[in-house]
Amino acid sequence: MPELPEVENYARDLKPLLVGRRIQAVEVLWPRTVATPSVEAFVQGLVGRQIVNTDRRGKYLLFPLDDHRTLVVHLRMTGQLHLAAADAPTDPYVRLVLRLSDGQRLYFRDQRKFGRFYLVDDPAQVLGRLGPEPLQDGFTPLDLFNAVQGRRAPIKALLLDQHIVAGVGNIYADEALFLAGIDPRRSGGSLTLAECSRLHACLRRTLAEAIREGGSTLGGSSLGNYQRPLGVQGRYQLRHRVFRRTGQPCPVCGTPIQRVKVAQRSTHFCPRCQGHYRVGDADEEG
DNA sequence: ATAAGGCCCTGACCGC
DNA sequence: TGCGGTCAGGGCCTTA
Repeated sequence: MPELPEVENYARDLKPLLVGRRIQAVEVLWPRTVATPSVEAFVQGLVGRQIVNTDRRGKYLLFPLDDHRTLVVHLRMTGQLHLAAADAPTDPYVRLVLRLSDGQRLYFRDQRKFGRFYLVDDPAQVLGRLGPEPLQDGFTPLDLFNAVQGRRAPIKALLLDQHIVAGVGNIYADEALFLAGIDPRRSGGSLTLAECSRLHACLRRTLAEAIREGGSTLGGSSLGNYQRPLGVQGRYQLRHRVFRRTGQPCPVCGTPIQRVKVAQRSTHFCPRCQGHYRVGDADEEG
């Protein structure tokens, strides 16, 4: 499932492959992939346009065009973008194809059909009230503290809330909470400023490491798993400390990793390292 | 405003 | 072998 690091890798990898290319034709194989405008207007709006940049905001990919409109893409759970020659073998999971001026095609594969494309005048139409970018200077420990103050929802759920911070999904929420030594089930409002500072630092560290490692590819190369545009897999899954490591020893203390449900999401944590109390914290919860 | 639950989707997996 | 039920979950929508 592509989160911030995977989407960032897409934006970086696609830049030299797409910038300057013109879209010659668009094939929409699963109409609901196009969120806005209508499929007809989407195709007409893209044909003939040149892609002038590739960017990312949260988990959204942004492709600014030469007419100052923007193609926005969200991969959701199983969406993949890959670039291949026109004669690539047919694939039943391809939902949308951009034919490019250099003869290459950008294929959007999406097993579960959750991914969405938007063609808009202003990306803000799609991005709405997305929270701050976690790796940018504008996002401070105090911002995180203020955002979770007074909230009863578990801190894990708040990290997944894109209004609080943009781009964090299930993998990196679990990994960051582990590094910060915070129990994912604790209410946001129970976190001290010191804990929020630690979480802020650990979140950044996790995301930056994952970007460097090319993101996380779960379950090998099988259907619907993240791959980079030329088919390369990520490496960060090899560094996961808790995510999908239920029953395996904690890399710090050896205690078996536990799996629980938090906010309807499977959640992995070390019951010892992420206990309710840590020296130095004025923890309000029992 | 917040929190919780349903919905969209399909393939893998489990138990009988 | 076959089949029904369950799970996975991001974002958006509805409900309290």
